[in-house]
Amino acid sequence: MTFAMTADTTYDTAAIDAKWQDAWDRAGLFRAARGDAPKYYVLEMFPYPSGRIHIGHVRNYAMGDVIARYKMARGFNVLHPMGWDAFGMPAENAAMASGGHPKDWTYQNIDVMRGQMKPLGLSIDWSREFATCDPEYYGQQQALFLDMLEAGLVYRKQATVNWDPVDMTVLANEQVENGRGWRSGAEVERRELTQWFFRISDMAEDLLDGLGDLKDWPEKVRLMQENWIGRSRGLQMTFPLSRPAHGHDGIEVYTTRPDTLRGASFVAIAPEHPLARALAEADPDLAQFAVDVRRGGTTEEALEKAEKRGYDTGLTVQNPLGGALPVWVANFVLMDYGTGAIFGCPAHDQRDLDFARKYGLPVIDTFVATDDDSRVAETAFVPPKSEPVRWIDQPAGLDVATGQEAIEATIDWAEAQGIGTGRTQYRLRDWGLSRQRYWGCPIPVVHCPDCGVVPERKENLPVRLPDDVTFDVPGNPLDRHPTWRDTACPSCGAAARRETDTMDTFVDSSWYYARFTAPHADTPTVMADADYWMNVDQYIGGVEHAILHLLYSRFFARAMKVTGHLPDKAREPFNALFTQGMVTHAIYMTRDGRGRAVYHLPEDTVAKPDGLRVLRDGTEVEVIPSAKMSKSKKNVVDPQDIIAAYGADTARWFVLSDSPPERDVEWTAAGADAAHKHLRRVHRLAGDIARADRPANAADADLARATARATLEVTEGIEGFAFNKSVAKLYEFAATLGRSDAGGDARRAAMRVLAQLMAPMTPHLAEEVWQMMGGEGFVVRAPWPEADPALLVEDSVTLPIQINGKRKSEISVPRDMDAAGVEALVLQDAAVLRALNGGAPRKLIVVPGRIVNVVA
RNA sequence: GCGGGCGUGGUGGAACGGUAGACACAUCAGACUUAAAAUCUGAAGGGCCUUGCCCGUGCGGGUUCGAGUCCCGCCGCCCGUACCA
Repeated sequence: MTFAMTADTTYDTAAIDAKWQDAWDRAGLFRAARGDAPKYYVLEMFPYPSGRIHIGHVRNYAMGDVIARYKMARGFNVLHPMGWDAFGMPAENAAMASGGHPKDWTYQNIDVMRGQMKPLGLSIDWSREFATCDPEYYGQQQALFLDMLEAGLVYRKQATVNWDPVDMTVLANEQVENGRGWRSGAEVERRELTQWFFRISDMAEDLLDGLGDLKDWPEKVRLMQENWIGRSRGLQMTFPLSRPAHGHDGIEVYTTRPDTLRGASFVAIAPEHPLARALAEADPDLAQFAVDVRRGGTTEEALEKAEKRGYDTGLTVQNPLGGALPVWVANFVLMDYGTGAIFGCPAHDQRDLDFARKYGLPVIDTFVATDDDSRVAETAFVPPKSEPVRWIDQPAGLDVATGQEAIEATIDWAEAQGIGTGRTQYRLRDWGLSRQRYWGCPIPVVHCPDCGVVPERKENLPVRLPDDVTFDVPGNPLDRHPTWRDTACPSCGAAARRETDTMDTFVDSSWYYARFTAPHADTPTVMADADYWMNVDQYIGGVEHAILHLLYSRFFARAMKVTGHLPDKAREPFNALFTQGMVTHAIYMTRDGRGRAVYHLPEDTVAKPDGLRVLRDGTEVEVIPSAKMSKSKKNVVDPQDIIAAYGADTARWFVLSDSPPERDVEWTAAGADAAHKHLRRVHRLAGDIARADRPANAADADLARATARATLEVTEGIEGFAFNKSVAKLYEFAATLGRSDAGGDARRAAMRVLAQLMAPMTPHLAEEVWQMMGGEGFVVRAPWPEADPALLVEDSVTLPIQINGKRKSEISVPRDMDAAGVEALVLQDAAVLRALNGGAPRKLIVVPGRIVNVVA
């Protein structure tokens, strides 16, 4: 295949970008199909169609594109798809704010964002694109839901939501600000609703064990998931009530610290505990207490930070070790965790200690430090469980033992005594998927007065969202849409009502990676395609998804195996995970007369030579560097502007340079300008090399060595996800090539390799240069260059000489000189002689090929 | 509150426990130019008694021949915290 040469010698990015994007498109280079070659599946977390892409998206997709194009050059059959995580609240918020329809808003945003992404020249197979709000997608999700319902992976139970008593609506956590509804300003209450749940907690152990296989996931993400799942070993035991009350003979408690039973000074139950509810019926003060502590949001953070409050029920229970304990209702005990009841041991839990001090309960030490037997006063004594401590009157008869040993011994002791049972408990709760909202996947069930909850028939899927809805009234429009809501029972045909809750948008994103393997199939997946393409070989996205999205996806992969939609090998769907940092940008701010912040667009400010930044009228501007991009702070960088000014390759090159991919990178106009200068330099250099010829000479060998070195280091950078280092090497290599006196053939050969090494990052320029150098076909299809090992070996090495650990000198020695030879040379070094002052070194450390340290 | 991460020149960053500051931005100097821009070349962590020496990787300790890197204790910022996506 041949392409028209771009006539001009100037670096015309618009022409070059369009030319090659068109050529790739016509050649169908990125359309993925099953084949004989080994496959490689690259996936970036798909975007929410918020309106416009920002430079952070560019960074995310540029990274994925580097991997995709590199793997293509390595001969893999690459799948690199793109879609839209299109359901969610912002669309409804926009509808409420401006009266449009969430569907129109969403699809318009998708069109705009696709239009912004295509000019980046990403190697995406656009024929596989879908949005999760497409009925073709969410209909298959409903089919999946029905299969999971049948497999017993879905059920209904009561759960707590944020309730706005003025707007009469359920609020998302982000709609609760300081315990108040964002619109009404009313104090938020917690309310119980019957909701749908996935049985993810049944798979807690498997999800935990599976983490061990995820070798190519960041350690920190595995650790966060491990802590989130939270396996603990503890004791379940019953404290008998001194007098039975409301049909309760005792209170069942789960504790991870049974070893501290001797130190128990109270038992606390959740306000939602059945006994608390029963007591509240006859005790208005307790009922009021329960209402009071239910104020405020439902987030774990809000619950934890809330003031610890209790209500004395007047009941007592018997401690099996002797003595009676008062029973309190406490706001910090959660009904969802364990049994909804705890015993408090103030000496060894700060929260219990605060509670005990507040309500005058005893503090009983059960162990002290081995070297310090002072008793607990203001601060609970909570040493690590691995640290030995001295026990006081320990039930299992221990003296000095670690917490861990004491827990295990006490569980054994309690089981032998018949006091309780050892139990493994998980922090992970079942996944509540019900949302009282319109813009989500309808839950495909019908509520029939006679048959109860009835699944919709698969042939009736998708259960489509009705289009004729309005958002001028608070609450879920599906709930007040009679012709949609009212339907016939799929089982008996009687008048019935549809489920009006829709699914959590995390459901949509929990299986999209599988759908990409057969995006237009009339079943959720096609086994042959899933079997060929799964797993995702490299998944890339933000660390903010480290827990929920990634855990839910792992659960879904297992559930889809159970329901026959994925092969067993896909139970861990993402072989490798990379979490990239954000793109930040400085905020320019002044203050108005009342001291409030006023934000300014970067282009409205000017940098003065002295470094100060001012407005056009001279007002000094406060610069806040490295801030997360936000429309309201006016520091968002729009890739479209960058592409228009500099071309796609500059935008891609810049976001890959400077910062390591896992860290945040700060966008600076100067940085973008420098990136563009470099690419222009490479383009000009290619032109020079193509035009000028020089005879072969002695410099050819040096250039060949530099080429081999660059090939090695750029490749290592890409393989190790250190694109910034690859970029640095490419800067260096381009400078070396520019300065080289080598002959024409040698320079052309080096330039061809440079084009290949640049290709994953700046593909348009790379194709152009490749063509100028007379390369065959597309550079993206050219096999990745290999560094000749013979050219990587240096004859001599420079060894730094340290004296007492500080670098003072250096020597150059043959590469293979032995330690004795090096020592002899070192002892003649001027700096060493001066330091030793005629004496002998106390010690001489030679690390071959690396360093010498003289201890004087 | 809890869990996780990060912290290196004026700036972004580099550095298998082994020469701290590669590469780049900004800065300064020089070349080219009538001039400017563009381009090219070079300098540069801070300090001093400048053949050389001292201090330097958020703060305070420790391990080591040697610590940005490992350990302990702090400080600051970022992410998550189950209905934001």
